[in-house]
Amino acid sequence: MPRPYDPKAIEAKWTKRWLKEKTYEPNFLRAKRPFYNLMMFPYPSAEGLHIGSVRTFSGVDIYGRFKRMQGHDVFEPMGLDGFGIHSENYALKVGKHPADLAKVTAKNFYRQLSEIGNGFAWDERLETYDPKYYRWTQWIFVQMFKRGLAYRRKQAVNWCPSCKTVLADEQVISGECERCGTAVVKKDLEQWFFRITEYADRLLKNIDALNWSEKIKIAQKNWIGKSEGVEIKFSLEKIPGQKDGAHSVTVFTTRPDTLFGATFLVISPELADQWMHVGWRAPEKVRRYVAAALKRRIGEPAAGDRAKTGVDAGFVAVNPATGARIPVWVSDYVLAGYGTGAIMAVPAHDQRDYEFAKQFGLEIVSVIDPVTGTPQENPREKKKIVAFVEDGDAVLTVQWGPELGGRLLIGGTVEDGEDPAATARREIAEETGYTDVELIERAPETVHHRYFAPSKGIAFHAAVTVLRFRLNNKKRNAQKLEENERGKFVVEWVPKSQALREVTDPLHRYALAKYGEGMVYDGPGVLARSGKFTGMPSEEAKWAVAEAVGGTRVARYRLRDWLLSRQRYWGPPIPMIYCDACARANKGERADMPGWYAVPERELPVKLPQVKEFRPTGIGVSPLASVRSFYEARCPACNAKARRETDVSDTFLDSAWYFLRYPSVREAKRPWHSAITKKWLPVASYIGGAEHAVLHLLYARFLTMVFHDWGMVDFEEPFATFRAHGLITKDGAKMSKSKGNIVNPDEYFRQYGADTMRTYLAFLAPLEQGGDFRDEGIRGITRFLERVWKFYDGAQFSARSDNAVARAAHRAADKVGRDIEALQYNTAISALMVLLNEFERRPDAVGRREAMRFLQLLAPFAPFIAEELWDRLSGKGSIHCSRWPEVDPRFLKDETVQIAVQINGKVRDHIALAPDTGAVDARKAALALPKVREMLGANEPKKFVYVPGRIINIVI
RNA sequence: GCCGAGGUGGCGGAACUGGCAUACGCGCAGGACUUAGAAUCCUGUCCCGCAAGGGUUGUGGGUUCGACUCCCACCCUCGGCACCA
Repeated sequence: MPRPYDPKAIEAKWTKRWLKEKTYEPNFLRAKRPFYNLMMFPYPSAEGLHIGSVRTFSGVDIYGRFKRMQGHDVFEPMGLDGFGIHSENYALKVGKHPADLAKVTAKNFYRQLSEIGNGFAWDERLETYDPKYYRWTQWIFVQMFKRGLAYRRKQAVNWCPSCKTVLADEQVISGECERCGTAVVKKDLEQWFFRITEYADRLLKNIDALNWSEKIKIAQKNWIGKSEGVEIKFSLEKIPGQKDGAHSVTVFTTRPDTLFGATFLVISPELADQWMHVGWRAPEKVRRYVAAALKRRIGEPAAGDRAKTGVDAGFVAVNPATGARIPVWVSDYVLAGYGTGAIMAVPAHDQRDYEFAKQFGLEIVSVIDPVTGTPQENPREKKKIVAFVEDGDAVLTVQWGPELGGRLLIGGTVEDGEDPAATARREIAEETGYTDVELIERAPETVHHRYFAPSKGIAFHAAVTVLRFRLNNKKRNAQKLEENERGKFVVEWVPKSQALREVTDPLHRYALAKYGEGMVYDGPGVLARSGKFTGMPSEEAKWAVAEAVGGTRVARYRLRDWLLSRQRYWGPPIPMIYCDACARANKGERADMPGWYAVPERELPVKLPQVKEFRPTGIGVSPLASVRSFYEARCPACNAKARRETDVSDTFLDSAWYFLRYPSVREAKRPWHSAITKKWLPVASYIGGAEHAVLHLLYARFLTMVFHDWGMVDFEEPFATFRAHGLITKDGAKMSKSKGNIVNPDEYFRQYGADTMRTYLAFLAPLEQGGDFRDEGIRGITRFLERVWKFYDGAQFSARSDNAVARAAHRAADKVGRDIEALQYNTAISALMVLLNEFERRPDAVGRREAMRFLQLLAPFAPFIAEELWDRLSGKGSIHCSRWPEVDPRFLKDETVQIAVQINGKVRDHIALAPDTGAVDARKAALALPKVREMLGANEPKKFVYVPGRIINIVI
């Protein structure tokens, strides 16, 4: 008796059953093949789960279910990243207390999460705002303090005027607050930092070995931003009231080879400010400039486009290479937080220095000549003549190799967009009369040359592609070449876009007028005007020059320390106490931080008090600063009246270690269980958003590395593999509140059921790609699952399948398995559809084994319907714990294959051949085809290409 | 500007290592069933052409018996970084 497919009923039934039987709870200590299948836990907001998150979560679950069926003990936990600005801002908006709101949103989230059909290990759920959790977040902070990795310092920091708190560098996106999009400003505040820079080099080095999405690895590398260079000391003179040479300044440069061209020196306003504090009596205009620069907002005027400003400091520095006295300037184009906060300026070879020099009329000396080799070393150079074509977009020169007598043949133009090789070939053919001009070599790298254009009287530097040709065939046209001149051509192609980089002095004006102001040559070359280093290649000169002036090699990083304090309410209070008495006596837990003590571990957690007034104050302190019962404390050392730290820590600290806690949530005495951690971590598979490339993913790596160094875990990297999922659009447009096109998962899951929605979301596109959500598209999946239901409902399967059906089933199992492993669920589902089509075409040929096999393949995507039908076919136990079907390779091969027969590359016919047919037989069969005979006539084919099992191509 | 990803039918997307471009699905058109519609089923559906045939993977070129795939140049879209010396 046919029953209609009723997803609601079977979902309810199996959800209950799975929970009761703890189908998805691993045994942490006894598991044989642990597989930690992790997704980024959400920060709950009142809007509920985003459809994009649902897609990711169910996508991760598909993978987890597959792994479970492969015999792994899969652990798939879920929790809430509920502390933090995001949740708090929402609470502010609706005028509710974040703690109250958290209860409501948690309930809503867990309800939604339980309806998407995931095999979550619910017993291990966690919430970051739970004191049982943040006790350990605080404990981590205490350890960081005790071991010198947490420190407090006053400096210019990012401040979000809307969120009224400071932010880490990583949380400023293009000058705006990561949370609310408000333009971030600079503020001078004393704050807590984590010394992540100490790990910069290791964080960088480990990246290569990580099995992560490539773009995330690159983003992290760029963010850490290692530059290798040299620190050079410049001694200072003519500082009013100071002896010459009494002071010096150290600059960082990656181009010590340009030292001879350093015509002035620039220090950052912050450094100038520091100097003024230690006694530099700066001129009034310098003071004014520094004060203004320090106040300036970042992010407001587009940093790179802004005209350079600056002021002469009024004293000079000695260039250690030339001995020249060069002026020292103060300018905000030099950043305080990078290098030493001071630079040597080489206006001839650095774009920014050039702009600054132009602005203030400073000297420009060119010391790098972008010429490879000197004319003497390279006899070709003399014989080269360049045709300079004014209207063309490029210059083509063709020259004889010197061994051929060095006669100029041709010159011509190459338009941008044209291939140099093809153009050169054509030109050569025209000029020489040779018809077969073969490209035999293309230089792998672009070479720099200096050219001289006689017609214009200018010299210019060019990036050149070198091509070599050989003339093979006999000439057909008028003979322009002597027979003995046959040989190789060297063709150098110069695209205009790369052509001009810099012009040497006598022709400076002309070239700048022609090619535009402000182009600077910053590439490698040969040193000029550099004393005894003149003529040395710049790469080599880097270290030679550095050594000659006593420079030290150093590596510098773009990465800054992690600013951890937040002047907000909804987070774990930073567990520190400040004692005024101890500070005055210069005592403290750490010598470098008088007055500061960590809260004793037995007193953790420092509970976040439930207060009425939790709004951010906006004056640089947390709302907790006005809660006396909270901040009043006793000094752990001297028991005097002391004050608690009232800032809370960054949300990203909460999430930087949660994966360590999940398997150990029941631990009360330590943050994680060591044996369980050893067994289950690092995380086997982690999938989440690419937006966390330099946020969560970097912080988690950092902390894990720290824990490793402390002997708390035995691995350095927390996530063995990480894949970034794509973003989902609705009807081709980005989903946003303002557009009102946000998909509410609840409605869809209610209407279609979890199986349909999961399968649909998986079918959109590969998980790592985006995907476009369209309501009409769901119908396809609805139809598919209904057809599945109908096919199985009441069906009697025979004992054995027909051979072709068995083959199709094996093939599908093979493809689905490989596709799931590659997170290409869309093609896996398409394979299932193909198999179902096959089944429906010949239902009587489908045996019970194959019928069950299909359900197993479907199970990761549509776990409920698969389980229900499996149960009715009296499969043993849960389908989700059954073994993934083995693929018999014998079934993957076909006895005969239809292969295409091409004539001159066009498909003209097909022929059925066994894949192991030999070339002779294949040829015979192909040439016997009427179509081939007709086209071939009496001729023999010029060429016969046969790729067994794939294609035949006959060239006639 | 720099770094990264991508560009294939009306739409989402397939195509193993260079081997029949457009699998699978949506949509659309026609038909069957039905009093009727939804549903369901069948057929067709890259473009031009009645057909034979020709053309087609952002554009232009190259390599190859053969190119969505490799090479060169360019255009466009999306994402990240952005005075990091």
